[in-house]
Amino acid sequence: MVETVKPRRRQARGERRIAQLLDAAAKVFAAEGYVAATMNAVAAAAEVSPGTLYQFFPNKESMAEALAEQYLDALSVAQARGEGAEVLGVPLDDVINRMVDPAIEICLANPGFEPLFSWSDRLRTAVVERVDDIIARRVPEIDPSRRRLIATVTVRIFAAVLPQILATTGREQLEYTRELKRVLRAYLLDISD
Amino acid sequence: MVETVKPRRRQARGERRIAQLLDAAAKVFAAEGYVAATMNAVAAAAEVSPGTLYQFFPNKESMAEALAEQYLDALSVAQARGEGAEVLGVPLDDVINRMVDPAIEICLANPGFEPLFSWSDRLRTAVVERVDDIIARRVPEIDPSRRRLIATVTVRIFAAVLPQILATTGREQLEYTRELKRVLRAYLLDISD
DNA sequence: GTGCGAGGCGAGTGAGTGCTCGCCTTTCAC
DNA sequence: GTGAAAGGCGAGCACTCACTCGCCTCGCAC
Repeated sequence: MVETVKPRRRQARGERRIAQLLDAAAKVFAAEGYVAATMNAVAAAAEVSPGTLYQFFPNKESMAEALAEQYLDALSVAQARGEGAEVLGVPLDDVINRMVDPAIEICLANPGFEPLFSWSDRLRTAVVERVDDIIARRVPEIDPSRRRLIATVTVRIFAAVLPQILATTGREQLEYTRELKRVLRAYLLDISD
Repeated sequence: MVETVKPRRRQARGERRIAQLLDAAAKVFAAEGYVAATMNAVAAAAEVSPGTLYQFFPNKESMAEALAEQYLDALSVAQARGEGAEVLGVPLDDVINRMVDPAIEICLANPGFEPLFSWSDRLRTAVVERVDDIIARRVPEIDPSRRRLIATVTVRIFAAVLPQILATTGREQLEYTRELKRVLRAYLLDISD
């Protein structure tokens, strides 16, 4: 039997609380990491009692998922500014820039992203699917299962260098970013050219 | 004032217990991950009481460090079988094979390695230094700080693909391994040639 | 204005953690 | 043989965390 989720009517105040809680969660996740972050700390950061928090999120995981959803939307928006553009005729460097730069911008603007990205399979898989899609458009003749493999490795590489980029600033941050792009370019050149 | 560590006399039985405990720890870390692994579980896996465990390791972290030390030794031994060999005149592929293959072998033989590798900065740093050293021998003219950057990224890439290699078997495992080598080759070719 | 459900509170619960302590057993140098 | 130190035990301490529950307040449809 299917569990019928009764859609609880929500007041404007409630919607605001949710946003406020997600905001606080992002801050705490960023500061402590997902595992170490405590729900009480999130509630405190939102200046709200634990009970209030649990009125909107049944458990810790559901908070993480809601945040992940939010970030995924942000990614869509950011990459829509150029991803729709042609992927076939342009140099690989441009495609990489159009993928990596907005992603890093989002990660810098939302410090909660990275801890969630390492934790949530769901979030990583969603990103893998995006990359897979772009590869499919650029190199249509490639075998789908091999394409998936490449997309997975590509995202893993991104996730691997990301902490270094976020942990540094200024020149060093730029260096790591350039290095990330160099890796991706070198790796993907083997395939698309 | 320097803390003088008094070297407690250890019986043969004690040495055996230590090995047995590290073995159990590796199993539990592998099954649960470092953070989720509990000391009581390690003690139980070693068929020993928690009190006994704490006779040999003052805390959880010290267990992890002892294990890391052990793995580092294993890495040294495995890579000594060919690392001493020339790094200059040979193709990059050979160098990569001689680095990656023993490392993966060890990871497969010691399932406790990976969780520790993601957790322990100490272990990762030690590996970075090895890679740095090899790059220095192969490309002596490179700037040391840039070399360190490259070594760090290289190790991060390895750490990123490793879970995929360990999580799969057979054909898929081979594919991921090949892909890892392809990434490294493509990335490092830019530098050494 | 009244009633009802959404919003809010925060001390408290219970499960689970790393780790301890008092006490017993084994080992071994002398 | 004997005594001191090493090895061993396991109930349980102190603490943390996700989550709850009873009670109160606020917003709004009627």
